[in-house]
Amino acid sequence: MTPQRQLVLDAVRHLQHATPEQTCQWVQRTAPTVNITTIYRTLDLLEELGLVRHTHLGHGAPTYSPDEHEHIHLVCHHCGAVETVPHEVLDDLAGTIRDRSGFELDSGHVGLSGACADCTERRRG
Amino acid sequence: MTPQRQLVLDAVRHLQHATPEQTCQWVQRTAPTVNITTIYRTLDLLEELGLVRHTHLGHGAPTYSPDEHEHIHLVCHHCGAVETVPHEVLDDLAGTIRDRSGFELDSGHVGLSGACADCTERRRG
DNA sequence: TTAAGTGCAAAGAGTTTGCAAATAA
DNA sequence: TTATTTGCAAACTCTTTGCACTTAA
Repeated sequence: MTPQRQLVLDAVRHLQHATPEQTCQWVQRTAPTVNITTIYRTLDLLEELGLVRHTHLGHGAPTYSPDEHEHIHLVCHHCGAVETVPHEVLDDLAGTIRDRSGFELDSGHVGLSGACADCTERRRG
Repeated sequence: MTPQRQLVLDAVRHLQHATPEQTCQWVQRTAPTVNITTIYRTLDLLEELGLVRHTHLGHGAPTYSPDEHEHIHLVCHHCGAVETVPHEVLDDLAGTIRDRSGFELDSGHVGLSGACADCTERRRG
């Protein structure tokens, strides 16, 4: 575990849902010469080690979180707001899908897309 | 509706799940000078008109389908295989989420991630 | 004293933008 | 004509790769 790697892990734990770019900025406050390439490589490594996980929240860069931090993300495709719900709400669905085809859902890996309450309201007028 | 736009719509209807790049290649068989920029602009337009929709199936480019063609995509993050299940399997979940927070799920917009039966099997040994 | 890790530059995929030329209303 | 649409080049975001240099076992 090099200093750079420790800093990346600290950043992910501190920031929650940080993109590689955001992680880099945080790390560079302490160690300004750390390169974005190292961030990418280290995030991959930490993921293989099971210390962090990544989630695709929408069209942009993925976000990295500590491994413990697992829940479902609801991403509004009008305003971009992100809400979270406990991952247990997907247990029934995961069971249904497993029974149908043997597919094992990784429920936290992608954010679910839709319209948040505010935007739904606004569109109704 | 210009010839280019008609060709893009034909391509989406013919290909199903085509990326902008694939759509472009198909269109260029008939009209070789059509530019990828026009494909992107036309796909956006056709989506606003409600004739096509797009789905994020994974890390790469989104795929476009005719509007009628709606189902849930299950994307294996080991081998990349894509299965489909009827979108009704998400009705209960959509209801739960709506009741909890007023969020309206757009169930087909993102592919769900996980491990397909074959890869799950293989990993068990 | 060799293997592993790092920084830098460059390249790659996917996408958007500015602008002038072409086309349609 | 006047507005719209197109093609092209360039830029932009996000990510990966090659390679020389540095650090750690």
